[in-house]
Amino acid sequence: MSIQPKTVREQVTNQIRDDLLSGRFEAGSMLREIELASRFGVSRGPVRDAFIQLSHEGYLAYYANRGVMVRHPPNPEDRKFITAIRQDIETHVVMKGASQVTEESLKVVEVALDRLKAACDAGKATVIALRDVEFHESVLVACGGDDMLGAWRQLCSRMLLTYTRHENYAQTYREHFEIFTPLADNDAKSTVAAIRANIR
Amino acid sequence: MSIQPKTVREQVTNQIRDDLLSGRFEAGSMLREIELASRFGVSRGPVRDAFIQLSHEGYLAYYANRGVMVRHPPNPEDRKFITAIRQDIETHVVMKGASQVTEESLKVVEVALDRLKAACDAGKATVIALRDVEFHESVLVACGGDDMLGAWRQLCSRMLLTYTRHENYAQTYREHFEIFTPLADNDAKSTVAAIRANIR
DNA sequence: ACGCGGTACGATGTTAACAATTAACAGATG
DNA sequence: CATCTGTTAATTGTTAACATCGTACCGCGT
Repeated sequence: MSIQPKTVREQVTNQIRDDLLSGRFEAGSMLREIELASRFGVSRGPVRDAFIQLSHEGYLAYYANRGVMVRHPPNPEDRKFITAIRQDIETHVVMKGASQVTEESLKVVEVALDRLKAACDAGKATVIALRDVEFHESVLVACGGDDMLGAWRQLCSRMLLTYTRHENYAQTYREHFEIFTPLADNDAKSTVAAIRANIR
Repeated sequence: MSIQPKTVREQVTNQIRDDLLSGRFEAGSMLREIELASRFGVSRGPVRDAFIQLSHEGYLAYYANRGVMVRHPPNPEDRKFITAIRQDIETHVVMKGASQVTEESLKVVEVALDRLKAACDAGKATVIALRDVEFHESVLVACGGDDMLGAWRQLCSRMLLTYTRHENYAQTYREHFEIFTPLADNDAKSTVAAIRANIR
C-alpha cells in the first residue's frame, strides 16, 4: 500500500527534508548542490529541483547565484501564532468536507494512522513528527482541502523544525485515533474537536 | 530603483505567472515545457524550475511524468476564508514588527506604492492585482515577517486568480496610501486598521 | 598599514543530448 | 465483439558540459 517515491527528485527531496528535520544540517549554513549530488550519487539537476521545492516549503532560503541556506526555526511567538492558524485551516476544511469523505480516501487516512502508530511504537521522535503531519495532511485531503493544502504545508514545515511532544508516544497515537473515529462516521464537529485538542 | 529579475528562471516564472493571472491559459489545461521554452527562446531547464515554483505557489498542479495543469480558482466559500486568514497573518506580522521598520525597508514599500499608483493610473486590472499583492508583501517584509511569507504567498496566489476590485482605481491607491502613512510613523495599530479595511 | 583592483577559483545558471515513462493505438487473441 | 498486449510517438526525467556570477585572495599603489 505504501507508495515509494519513484523519481529521483522526490527521493532526494525527501532525504534532504529528513536530514533537515533531524537537525543534521546546521541552521544558517549553506547547502551545496555538488556536495549533495555526489552524496546521493545523482547529478545536480534533481538536487537543484529539491532545493527549489524545499525553499518553497520553508525549510531553505534561496539566494540567487549564491545558493540555499538552512533556515532557522520560528521563534516561540510566531510558533504560537502558526499553531492557531493551523487550527483554523483544519477546522475550516474538515467542517466543510467531513460529510463527503469517501471510503477510498478514508483508507488513506487509516494507512497514515497505521504508519503513525508504527512510528510511536518505535519511539523515534523525528519520524513521529513526520507521520504526525502526514496524518493531518491525509485528513485534509480526504476532506477535499486541496486549495488550502499549500499554505497549510508551509505552516507545518516551519512547525516541524521545533516539534515538541509529550514523551508519552502512546498518547500521541491515541489523540490521532480519536480524530479518525468520528471522521469515519462523517461527524465533522467531533472530528474538529479532536483536532483542536491535538494541535497545541 | 526598480529591480529587474536577472536570472532567466525568474523572468520565465514571472511571465508565466502573469499569463496565468491574465487568464491566458485555460484552467484545467496542461502546460508543456517544450512549448513554453521555445516561446521564450530558452531551454527546458528554467521552464521546468518555473513549473516547480508555480506549483508550490498554488497556480499549477504537478503530476509526475505527465506535466503540470492550470489550477482552477478557489470557490467563493474558500475565498472568504482565505481572506480572513490573510487578514490575521498581516495583522500579526505588522503588530509585531511595525515598530522596527527601518528607513531602508520603508523605501521598498514606497517604491511598491508608486508602482501600484502607476498601475492604477494605467487602469489595467491584472497589473493592479499584482502590484496590490506586491505592496502588501513589501509591508510584511518591512515588518520582518519572513517566517510567515511563504504561507501568505500561497494564500494570495489563490486569491489573485479571482481578483475583484471596485472599479474606482483611485480608491485602490488611496487605501494603500493610508496603509503606508501610519507605517512610516511606526504606528502599528493604525496600520493594521488600514490593512483590515483594505483586505475584504 | 590601508584601500583598491584584478584575477582565480568555486559555486550556481543554462543548455542540449540522452533515458525513462506515459498514453494512445493497432493488431492479435479469446 | 471485447479485451489484452506490443508498439510507437510524445513528453517528462536526468545527466554532463559549458556559461556566468560572486567571493576571496593577492599584489599594487598611496
